[in-house]
Amino acid sequence: MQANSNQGSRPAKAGTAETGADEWLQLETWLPYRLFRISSRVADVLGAFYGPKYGLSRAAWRTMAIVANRPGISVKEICQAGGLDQFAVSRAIRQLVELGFAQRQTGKSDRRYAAIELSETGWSAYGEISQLSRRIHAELTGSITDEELAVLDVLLAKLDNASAGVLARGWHGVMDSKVGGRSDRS
Amino acid sequence: MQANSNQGSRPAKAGTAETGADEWLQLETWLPYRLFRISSRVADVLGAFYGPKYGLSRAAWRTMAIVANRPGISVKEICQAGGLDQFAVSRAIRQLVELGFAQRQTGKSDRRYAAIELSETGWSAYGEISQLSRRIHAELTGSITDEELAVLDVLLAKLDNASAGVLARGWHGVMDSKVGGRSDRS
DNA sequence: GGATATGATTGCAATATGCAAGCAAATAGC
DNA sequence: GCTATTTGCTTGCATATTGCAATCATATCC
Repeated sequence: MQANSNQGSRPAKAGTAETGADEWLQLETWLPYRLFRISSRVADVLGAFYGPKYGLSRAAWRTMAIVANRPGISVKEICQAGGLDQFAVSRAIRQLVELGFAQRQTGKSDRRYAAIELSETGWSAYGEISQLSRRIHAELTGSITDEELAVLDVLLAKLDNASAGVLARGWHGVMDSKVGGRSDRS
Repeated sequence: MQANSNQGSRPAKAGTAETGADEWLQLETWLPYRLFRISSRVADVLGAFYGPKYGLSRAAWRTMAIVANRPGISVKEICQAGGLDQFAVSRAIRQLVELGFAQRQTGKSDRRYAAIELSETGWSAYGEISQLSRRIHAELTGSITDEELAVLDVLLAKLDNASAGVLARGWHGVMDSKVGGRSDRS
């Protein structure tokens, strides 16, 4: 199929002893990469739907989904919920408003807050995208039993928790910390 | 904490019957979103390491990891392996070459192919990033038993497979298809 | 040899993103 | 009351990223 001139195989292990790494990362078995692949494919398929059909950017869709789940939410809360930065959210909201999918109203007790909520049209669009989302979810879980799904749920909750910890501590914190309760076998 | 004027709750279910969706997407329980959150946090932490330290973009790091796993690989194969498009990979390689982390050589039997491999420096950098990656992996799996990890491995393989199918069929295919072997409970 | 196909790169326009600066409302200090 | 200061949000602008057409080089087919 191609001209694989494999002459550049990885150097002998002893050569890079200064790093302390005694094995190289294997992408295919690295958990975050596997999670990424799955979610990224789904995001692509979903984006190919809502993009052309509704003119939504990815950030706008994410924002829409968050707002739908918590109507009246403020920009700052959207940031926290969606892992988006303040500017992206602000622009996403503007896009949603321009498209007629959402409206902002200033908060009642504190008028600095912009309370976002979906319009009639917004709910309708969200409903359609939801439908596709749910279909995709069904496709993904189609070959998995209920018991397995329950296990997966627990495991993902643990991973989510651990990932939040890693994020909070940053790479420096991860590097500094003693190796935890188990040895790594990635 | 803020002025949550919750007056805009979701409209009555019967109002949007035309879509056929009888429930809205719940982000927090939607599998792809949960996978995304975990992998995105990890990518952020890792990017905060290799970005400032080595001047690598995200695409360049991805490419580097793929090349490290399969030295002498061609651009097109990198695309398939990493879910990147041809242009991104081409530019990522240029960046790697400019930084001295990789070199391209034309393929032996077919000189159209560009056989990419890491340089000495590239391997060294990859080793350091690998080390952090493995630490993160260890942190994530720290609260999970070996048995659970084995189950997770199987489940992710199934999900990966299913996601590839969804991607191949596209949103239209997913919408068209009969609802599969199980009802959705997202 | 000429036509066609394939792998890879580049230029350019469109988009997205990061960040400084700004505005508006609320709060604190005097 | 009246100025800081803080907080929430938005905007403008400079800088990346990205998508796509066009291009180049090589290989293959007729």
